[in-house]
Amino acid sequence: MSFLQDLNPAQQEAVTATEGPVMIIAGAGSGKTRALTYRVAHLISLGVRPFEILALTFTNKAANEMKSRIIDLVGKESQDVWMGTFHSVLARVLRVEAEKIGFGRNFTIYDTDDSLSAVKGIMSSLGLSQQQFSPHGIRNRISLAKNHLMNPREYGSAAADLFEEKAALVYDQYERALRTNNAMDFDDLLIRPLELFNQSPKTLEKYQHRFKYILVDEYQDTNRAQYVLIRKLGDYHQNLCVVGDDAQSIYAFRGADIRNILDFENDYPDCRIFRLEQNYRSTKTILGAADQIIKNNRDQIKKNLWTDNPQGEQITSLETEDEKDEGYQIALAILHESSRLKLDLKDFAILYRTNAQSRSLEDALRRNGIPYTIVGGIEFYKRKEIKDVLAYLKVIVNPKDNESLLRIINYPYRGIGETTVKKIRTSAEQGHETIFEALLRVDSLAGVNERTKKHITEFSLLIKKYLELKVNMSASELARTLVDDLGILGDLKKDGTPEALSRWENIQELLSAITEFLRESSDAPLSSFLEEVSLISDIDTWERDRNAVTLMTLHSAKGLEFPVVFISGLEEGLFPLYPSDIEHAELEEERRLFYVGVTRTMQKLFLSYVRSRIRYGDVTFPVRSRFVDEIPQELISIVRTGARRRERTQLQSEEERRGYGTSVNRRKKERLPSLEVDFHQGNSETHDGFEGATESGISLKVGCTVEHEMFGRGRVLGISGMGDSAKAIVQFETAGRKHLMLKYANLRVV
DNA sequence: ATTAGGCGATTTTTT
DNA sequence: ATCGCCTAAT
Repeated sequence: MSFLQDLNPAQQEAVTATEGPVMIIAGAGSGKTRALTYRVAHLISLGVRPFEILALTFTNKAANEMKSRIIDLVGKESQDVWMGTFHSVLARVLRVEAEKIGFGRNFTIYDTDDSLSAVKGIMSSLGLSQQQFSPHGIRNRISLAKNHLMNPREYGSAAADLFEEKAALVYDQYERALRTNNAMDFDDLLIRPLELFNQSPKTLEKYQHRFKYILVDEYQDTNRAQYVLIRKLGDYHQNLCVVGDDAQSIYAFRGADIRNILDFENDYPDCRIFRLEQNYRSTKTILGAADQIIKNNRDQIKKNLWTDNPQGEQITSLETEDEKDEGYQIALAILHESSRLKLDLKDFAILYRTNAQSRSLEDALRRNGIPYTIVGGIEFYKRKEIKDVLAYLKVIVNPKDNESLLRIINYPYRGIGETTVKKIRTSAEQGHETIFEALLRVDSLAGVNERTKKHITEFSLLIKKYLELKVNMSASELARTLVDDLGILGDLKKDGTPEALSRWENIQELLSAITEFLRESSDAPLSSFLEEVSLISDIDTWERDRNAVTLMTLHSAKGLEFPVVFISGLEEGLFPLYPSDIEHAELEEERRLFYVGVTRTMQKLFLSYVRSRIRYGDVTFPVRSRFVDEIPQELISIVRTGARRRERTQLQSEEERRGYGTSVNRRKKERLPSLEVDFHQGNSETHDGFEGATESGISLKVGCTVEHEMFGRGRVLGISGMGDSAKAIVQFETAGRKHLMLKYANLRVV
């Protein structure tokens, strides 16, 4: 086939070895995704029917991208390939088969929050003190137990201390609760299919026969449950192809088992192993550094990554004063490098270990007028108002879903208080029925006064009404009617505070999202929208093409590449991140994470660390990360900034005004020479041609479009004042006309 | 029923 | 340092 010519010999071999178990060890940047994509395309061109192929990826985004590339190669019919994350593909299977294991096909998917509140509910009905036993910790134990395929009984008998004993107790109840709620958590999406296959060998056989070819991406990050699933599903045809790189295993913390890749040869003695060792992504410098870094890890598969690419530039290490200086230096470097290397802003990525680090970086970018997108952080679908509306929809799809029902029973306020809820819960528990069923029998509730009973009846009538409506109404129509009915939008608008306004917008956005979803996948039921929402991840919503610097965690960056990469916060304790003492295995995982970060780089890598950083509200003076020193000296040069001439940025003075900062901070700041002039000169250079540059570091002129955190987008109608007292009049698209103090408004030029 | 105050988590990374 | 949740007090 002609398209195979796009591949190098090693890739071709890996792609054409279609039969039998195959493991592809693919180094960073060696065209792993390409190999997978072409393998699927190749299979189809050989006459394999698309729906006989199962391809499991790590993110939905990866799946979608791969799919569209396959369609380009072999045509449209290939959209029938079963491709997606483990979770989404298995959810799809469960939607069909759930009844065989005692669930309804309309089961709800619980996210971590939902499952946490279920745990809390159970703890309080068991009378377990939430102070003595953290619900969070209990939930984690349960999740871990599930990932190791231990049921409550097994977990209970292996319990090593009081905490685990209690956790086992909760675990048992939790499983029952999920079953009565007709709900599954993330772990269940992997485990329930196993239960299904054990209970119904025929069903297993069906899928075993259907999936003639199975491909698994990022195999190094699969956990025990995923491993068992793959083994089972592939058992009949044995055409299993796993692709991975042990050096990039970074999810052990959530149960990923690196042994899955290390032991593949033992599991499949007749397997063939291919190695992709030519790197197409990075310069020799980058690759050399990465190689030296990973050599410090003991456990790994030997491989020899090489490249034909040029030597490239040295790595630059930035030692900066503190996190603000760090952000500033990175911003400067971006401006400098983008003009020097003729790059777009979308060619830059700033990576960090923890989400908390993004704030100072964002501030610096904003101050310098550099557009950015951030992956992760506060997710849209996790916001309260969104979760509230979604909870209504979930109940309408699955009235057994107690968690969602409890969430909305008194929202908006309808006079059903905590005490009443408690009574309802007890009544439901005693009658072995769901809460919704208990609500319908409101008359038999003891100790509830008539007025409250009336409120309850009104509520259950409301739900009943929508249960009927959903039969004939389109999902988007239903959602709109519901929101209207509840009067949420009106309430928020009346409230008038910026927070309420932003919530109002969010709900509107949710409604549009539902409409949009239904238009794309015609006549899909509401439940499939809810499923999509539950399984969406941060990286899935990232717009690659937007011309802006990308900020994200190192974990999110896996699988991506950028011409210029900054890895920030390279300090002992932060990266590698460790609590007090770090175990060897954990340190190795941190190092692999660093390796992943370094190998995202195509041309030029910057590493940064600070001399002082505020963490947990305290000033700390960290030590440079050992990882920096693992890079050979000839590949790296160190630049120190801010030692004498620390810039006083606007943010600091803002913080002072608001009275933030420890006394240590304040004293320190007072001693600092004010070098605002320097800073602002440097700053204004980047804004040539703009009018009304203000001290807050934002440059506005009349007529430009800006974005406000609360009010959304708007047009600048006028600017007045200087420095701290600078004001702008902005006409917002949704929020009307506002007079804003630039110093506080945090306007972003769009 | 509402509010103030306190306490713990957050600051690991995600489906 | 800040947030959000929980509890206790009014």
